[in-house]
Amino acid sequence: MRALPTLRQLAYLVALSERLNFRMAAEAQFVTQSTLSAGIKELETLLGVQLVERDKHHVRLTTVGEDVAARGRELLAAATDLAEAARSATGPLSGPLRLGAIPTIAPYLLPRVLPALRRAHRELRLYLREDLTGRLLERIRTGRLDVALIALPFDTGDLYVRELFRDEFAFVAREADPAVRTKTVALRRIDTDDMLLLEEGHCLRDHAIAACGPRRGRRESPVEATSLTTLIQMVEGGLGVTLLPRITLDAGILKGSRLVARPLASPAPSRTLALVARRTSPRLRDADLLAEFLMEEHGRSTG
Amino acid sequence: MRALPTLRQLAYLVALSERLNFRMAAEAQFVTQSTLSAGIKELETLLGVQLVERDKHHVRLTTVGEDVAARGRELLAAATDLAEAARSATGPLSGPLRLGAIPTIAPYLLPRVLPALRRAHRELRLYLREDLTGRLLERIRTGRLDVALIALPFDTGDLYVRELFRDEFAFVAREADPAVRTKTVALRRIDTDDMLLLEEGHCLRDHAIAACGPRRGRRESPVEATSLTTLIQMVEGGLGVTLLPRITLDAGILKGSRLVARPLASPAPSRTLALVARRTSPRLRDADLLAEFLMEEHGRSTG
DNA sequence: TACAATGATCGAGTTTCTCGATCAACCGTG
DNA sequence: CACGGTTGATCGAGAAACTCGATCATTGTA
Repeated sequence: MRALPTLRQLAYLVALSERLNFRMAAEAQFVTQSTLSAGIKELETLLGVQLVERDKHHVRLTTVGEDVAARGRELLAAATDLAEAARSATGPLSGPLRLGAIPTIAPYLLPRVLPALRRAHRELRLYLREDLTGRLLERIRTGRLDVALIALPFDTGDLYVRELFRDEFAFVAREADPAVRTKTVALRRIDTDDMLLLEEGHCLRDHAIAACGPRRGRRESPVEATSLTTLIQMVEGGLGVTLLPRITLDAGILKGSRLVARPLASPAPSRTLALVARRTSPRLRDADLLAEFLMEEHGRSTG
Repeated sequence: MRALPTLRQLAYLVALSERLNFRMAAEAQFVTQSTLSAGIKELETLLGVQLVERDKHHVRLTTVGEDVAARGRELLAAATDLAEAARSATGPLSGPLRLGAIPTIAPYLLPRVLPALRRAHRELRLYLREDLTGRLLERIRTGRLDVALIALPFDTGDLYVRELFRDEFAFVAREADPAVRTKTVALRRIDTDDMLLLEEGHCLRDHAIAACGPRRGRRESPVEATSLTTLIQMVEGGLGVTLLPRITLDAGILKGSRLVARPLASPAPSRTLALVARRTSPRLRDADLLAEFLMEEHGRSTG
């Protein structure tokens, strides 16, 4: 492949094409006339074509020169855009940020937070991905995701972890359920065989199991839900009771249902929301900023 | 305006984005790893953004890096195209060539010549303009035309002139005209008041007048033709006789009419076809090549 | 005829680019 | 756990490119 012209050389030619005067063009490019003259000649040598026709009185571009100048203009514009785009993506919480979140957080926390985030950071372009923790972390590690919003405890390996806040579990059952007559519910009084869970893979399932201890009766839960909304349908249908994170309740997950939630007896089991990222990620600072933003928004809604 | 990245720097980044390995990318760019490493760092500093994520084992591009690499790819492609286009326009008789020709030549000489020219020079992109000599020369001088095909004598000032060949005039009249009974026609025996001419501005008109000498009778010709085809209509209509250049007859301009042409007595008056261009034009050589081509084609058709 | 303006050219200084060598960190191997 | 091999970063030196100021020839203007 032959050598390419320099953007600077092209800029010289473009300037010259706009003034048709070496000195003025040079001034516009903040160089001396000799420099611009040499640059143009260099470009002509490189391309093997005469670009400028010197007439002793007039300077004219050849047809090829006009063509090269026009293309050069586009090239310079594109280069400017490139630099612009790169630099505009440099500020904190700006540019494209690929954020992952697990299904038991994303629909309940993000809608409350994102609008304000967007307002505060107009430059931010957020790409969202909802997936199970394991897959999110895998994407973080392989660089296909910048930050992930997950729930601890979870083995995050050597990833950078920024904890946000504790998210306590509450007991959820039908209004008629005798267990909800009291103001708070003691977990050990709940029949774990009655406890409905999300299907395998959801960390919330593991957290709930950890909170309740191992099932005492049959090992396998008869039915498992694929999402929290179906889980609620199942509880409402009388298939059992469940535990739900506080943030989902705050988001009004029970609205429209005839279920009630009761706090669990202290110390209430909980999960801890956290942001994770690669330690080497250039978005580490963004992760921290996002963390503070989420905590602030959460604090505002819960007092 | 801030500084722009170098095409070379972008090439480094693109190469790196394709191999994700500094050494291999450097090899592909025919530089050492240290050079490429420095180039990338330079680019990052310039843009103020981290483009590459170094992980001690893996090299990954950040999202901004991917974006910059993608844009860089396009930029490099455009630059390559630019160089390619310019260089392809460099060969003899190739690239865009703006050719002008006068109305008494263009329709009669060019159709016979251009097909072969195109065949011989595939790279040539010919833009044609048909106009009166004066306007063509003006366009030549102002750089809006590269070469013009005109007829001498004409005042060409300091333009470069390349003469092609003599184009003799012939006497044209109706079959019944007594003047065409002889094999050749002596001009001095023609009544110049009978002579029909093109309207003002056509050089052919001036050449004909020069051949015949000044009108003896009334100064103004009663009717004047706007083109050679209308001129022939007028002759056929019995309004008079005329002189036509040999090349128009060779092109079959009388075909379909009932007019006959007779050579003029030696020394036959003539015009001289010529190519003109600015002396400073980068297409001077093309003008010469075109001239040779036209002469060769003309010689072939006339023996 | 003197003067101002044009672009080309030259030599010198500076900046930039590039290279080779080296370093520290890390891998897989045995 | 030591090993050679590989990774990218870094350094100093040499080469190349860039830029400048001064000057020149040419040309149009006053």
